[in-house]
This record gives sequence, structure tokens and C-alpha cells, in this order.
Amino acid sequence: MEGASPPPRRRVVMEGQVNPGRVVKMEVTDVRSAPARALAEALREAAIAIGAPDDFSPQVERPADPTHGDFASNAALVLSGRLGRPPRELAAELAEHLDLASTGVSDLAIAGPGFLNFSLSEDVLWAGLRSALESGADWGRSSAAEPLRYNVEFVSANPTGPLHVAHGRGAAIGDATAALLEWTGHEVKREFYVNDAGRQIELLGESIETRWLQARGVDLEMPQGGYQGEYIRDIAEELAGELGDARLEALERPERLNLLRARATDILRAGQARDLDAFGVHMDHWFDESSLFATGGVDGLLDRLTESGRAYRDDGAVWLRTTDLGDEKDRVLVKSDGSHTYFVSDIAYHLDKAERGFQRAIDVWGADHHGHVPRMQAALTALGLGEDFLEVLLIQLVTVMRGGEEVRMSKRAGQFVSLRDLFAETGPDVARYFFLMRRAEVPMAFDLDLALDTSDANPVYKVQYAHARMCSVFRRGEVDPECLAPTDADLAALGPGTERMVLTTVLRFPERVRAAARARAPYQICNYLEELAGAVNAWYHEGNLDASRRLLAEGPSRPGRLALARAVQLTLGSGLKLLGISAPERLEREGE
RNA sequence: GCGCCCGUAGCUCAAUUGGAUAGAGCAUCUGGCUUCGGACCAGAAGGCUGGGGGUUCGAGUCCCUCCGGGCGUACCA
Repeated sequence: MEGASPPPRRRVVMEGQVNPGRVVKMEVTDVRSAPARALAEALREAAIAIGAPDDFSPQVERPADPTHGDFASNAALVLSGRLGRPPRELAAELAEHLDLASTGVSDLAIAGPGFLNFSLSEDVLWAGLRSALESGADWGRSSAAEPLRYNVEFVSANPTGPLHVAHGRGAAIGDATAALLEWTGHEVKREFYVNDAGRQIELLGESIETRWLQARGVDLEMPQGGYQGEYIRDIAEELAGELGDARLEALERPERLNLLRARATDILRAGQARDLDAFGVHMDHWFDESSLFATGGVDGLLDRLTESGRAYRDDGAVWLRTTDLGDEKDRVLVKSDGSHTYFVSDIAYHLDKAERGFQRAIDVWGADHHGHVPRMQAALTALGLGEDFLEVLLIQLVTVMRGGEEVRMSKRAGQFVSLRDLFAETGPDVARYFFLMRRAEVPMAFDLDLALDTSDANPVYKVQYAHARMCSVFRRGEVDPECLAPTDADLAALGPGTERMVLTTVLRFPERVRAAARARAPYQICNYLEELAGAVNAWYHEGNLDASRRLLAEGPSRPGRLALARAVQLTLGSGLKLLGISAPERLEREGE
């Protein structure tokens, strides 16, 4: 940001530092990029020249405040402790000894308590922009130093009812986390674990049967813990119609329950699959818990645990010695009635993931399951999986708010708001974005009033509008955005103010994707897109004050501006795609 | 009781993982603008980062402690 920044700045003369003609797919603003690495090495040499120990390796960081430049180093601050001298004095000496030739950095300044701030030369920025344009739809993707095979398991709702809003949050975060890993060079499969065994499923069958009998005049109570939702009656009637009352009545009770349970499960999971599909989430694999029993996975696991002395029988149940692993009490694997707990299936399931060749498993769970995490970790490490094999993302609750009040009831579903009802109102784009824009570990209030607002007070539209504006510019100017080939002279005509801000923001996209992937934090992409959209809107509206600065205005800056607009379009489009949200080329105005 | 998560502007949230004067968006106030899509722009105001202590060049961030909120603490999942 030349001109705007108050700190004194020493101009450093540079010669032949870059070779702009041959740079392809180059990133320049990342702290791992070639300019940053060269800068770190130059800093090290300068530090040693002024008396730093040989093992001193200075860090190059990105300043939080963009007006501080493209890179910063705290070398003088760190050295001050080791050399016992004031940091600003050391910073000045470092600057004297620093050889910036061949680093791609053209300016440095000493600021604050002793930071060294650096600005990239324009040649390097132009090369970065050109590389973004050449990357096209791949802009934002990068390769991994160590590519891994990930299994991301999410939603995994019991097939006992429709998906509700909390599942939606898990679906959006799981799907976007998977995408982040893909975009950073990993191999990813999305998986849904179907708890189609165990007590909850039995209860489902009993609940259906109860509703069926009640509708035929039998005076009967719902079983303890039975499913109360209205959808149970609907399914009971659907099955009665399909199978026939007479046939159901003729069956022995266990057979009848089996039949009702199996058919109801099919209907409910098909409904879940349909909802996820409409929500834009596509699973690679639906894994049935029951298959673990069919293939003997659970029995094999129990044998292994018993032989190794980790499991034992007591009180008619089989227990796992989790106290050896730091748990406060041992946990039951097989109940005294012979049925299995979900704990044992879960262990077998995760071993199965490892056996299928996955190197990492990321599970997205509701935060109310957090107590289960240490036990699972302990059990898996005890069975020989690495401590970093399983990673659990805990998703906090969602409350839907309308007019300042919590929305509780849904006509059909019972005590919760169904995911389908929610995005029937907001559309899947808005619902997904809202679920993604908050950190997973914070309980979120889903503000329906804001979600239904189509102005750019609504962050989804703010980002989508900025994208649509760029598309609109190309349409109006009859410019093919894919055929832009700006020269250095074109780009040098870009202004130092807002345009430089937009440019450096765009160039940081790939590293922001990597940071979000490392943190398993899709919300960081939302923050980034809103930041970029804000900068873009400010840039765009400069044309309202000064017609010569419109994107399409004729003149020497036009090719550079259009190239920048193309990079913005690519970045916003890619970012939205990464989050699973559409990037419309035009948005209808209200009332049109 | 114990464990996990959270506490930042009036509200909803950031702060690039220990950096510089803690930033955005709503809402409020002031002043602009016949439009490449005005669904706009510029500016102002707003803070003891829940309280206290510690670690170091430097803490919203790490450690200890207290306060407040949520969740968990099953032979449920």
C-alpha cells in the first residue's frame, strides 16, 4: 500500500530479482513461497553477520495488518533476548546487512517494537496474478507435501427419523471439511455410518407397531423411549397399505416387528439420502453397522480383546479395561442380555476403516458425544492404530431463531426443526453457508430473519453478488474472461490503493484454503470470502464516484482491471464451490 | 463433584494459532450519491477481551485460580 502508509520506508534498489516471463502456477504471498524462503535465508545471513549464533533461523510471517506489507520478520525481537540489545537497534543493523537481491522483495521498513516489514515487488505480484488466471478453475487448489487417504464420516443419523437442523450443520461442516482436504491434495471419501442395529432400531419397530395398532382401536401405550414424531404414524399407515393389515395381523409378533423395522428403516434412510442430496451432500459410501456383525468383524474384535486380556467377563457382561487407558471406569462391550453396545461396533467400525486402507479418519459428531472421544481414542491406540488416526470434530447445537424467539415446533417432525423444513424456506445455499460460517465448537443461533434477507446484509448474498457483479461486467463489456492475457504494463497501470488491496487479498486464497484445511475450519473460508467481497465492493463502487475508474472504462488501466476482475471472479467462484454453494452469474432482483 | 466446550463493541462474530493501535457486519449517529446492478459510499461513536494472578521482548491466545453459561458423566446411541 504505497502512499497510504505512514512509517518511513527505505527504497531498496533491486536488479533482476525475478523472471516474470516463465512463472506458471506460482504463489507469491505464502510464507512457504519462493520469495518468502529467499527472504528468510537473506535474513539469516544478515543476522549472522551482525553476531547471531549459527543456529539462528529467523521466521518470515505474514503481518495481520495488510498495510504492514506482504511479509514481516520478528528476527530483531528474538535476537534482542539472545544478544541483550534493543530490538530496534538490531532491526536497523539487520536492514543494513540485508541483501534483498533475488528475494522478490522491493521494500522494507522497520516498525513497531522492531519488526521488519517487507513488500513484494510489483513484478512478483503480477506474476502471481497471471498464475491465478492460468490456473483457472483450479485456482485455490494445492498439492500436499504428504498426501493422505482420509475417511470423513459425518451425519450418521440413526435411521429412526428425518434429519434435523443439527444434522444439517454436521452435513455442511463434514462436506466442506472433506472438500478442504481434497483441495489441499489429499484423497478423501465421504461416509455415512448407519446405526441399523441395536436398541434404537428395535424401538423404531415397536413404535411403528404401536401406532399401527392404535389406529385400529387397540388401547396401547407407546413403549418407554418410543418415537413420538408424527412421521411414525405416516410410516405405519404407509406400511399397512403396502403390506396389508391382514398379513401383518397373521404374523407372529417377532416376525412382524422384524418386518416393520426393516421396512421403516428403508423408508427413513431413503428420506435422509434424499434430503442430503437436495442439500448438495453426496456420500461415497453408506456403511451399515449390521454388516459388522454379518461379516464377523465384531466377533473377531471381541476375540482379540479377550485373548490380549483387555476384555473380561463380569456380571454376565463383557467389559473393556478402559481404566488402564485412563478412563474412570471400565466400559461394557457386550451387555448381560447378550446384545452389543454401540461402543464395540464403533471400535470394529474404525478398525474396518483402517483395514480399508484409510490413513486418517475424521468423525463429525454432535458435541453431546464428547465423553465418548477419549474412550474411542484409547481403544483404538490400544489396538495398534496411531494416535493421530482418529480425529473427532465436535459440532455444537443449533437453535433456529425467528423474530428473536427460538423456533421449536415443526408441523410434521415432532420436537425439532427438520433440515428439509429449514432449507425449504431458505434454500440450500443460504442454509449451508449459515451452518458453515461459525466455528463448529460454538453453539450457533441460526437467524432465520437474516437468512431470508436477500440484501447483502446477508453474507451469502454479499459474496454471491460480488461474484455476479464480476460476471455482469464481462457480459456488459462483451469480454471473454477466459481469454485475458495482461502484460506487465497492463498490470502496472493498476492503482496502488483499493486495487492493490483486492489483488493481495486474491493472491492469498490458496494459503487461506490450506490454513482452513489444517484447522478443519470451513468458517475461515467464509470469513475470507466476506473480506474479499467487501474489498471488491469498495473497488467496484469507486466507479460510482469517478466514471473513469469503472471496470469497463476505456483507457490504459482497463486491461489490468479486467484481469483483476477475472481473478476475483475465479476466487469467489472457487471459494463458493469449495463450500458447496452455487456461484450464480446473475442474481434476480426482488420484484423482477 | 469430575470432564469437555464457550465467555471479545448494544447484537452476531473475527483476530492467519504467541505479534504491532483487538477488527468486520448488523444496529445507532453525521454527511454524500439520477446507478458499469444503489441490494451504495465516506466518516463518527462504541472495549479493563468475565475477574484475579503467572510465564516473556510481547498474552484475547499458553499456565494456575475464581465467576458465569452449555453439554456430558448408562449394561442409550
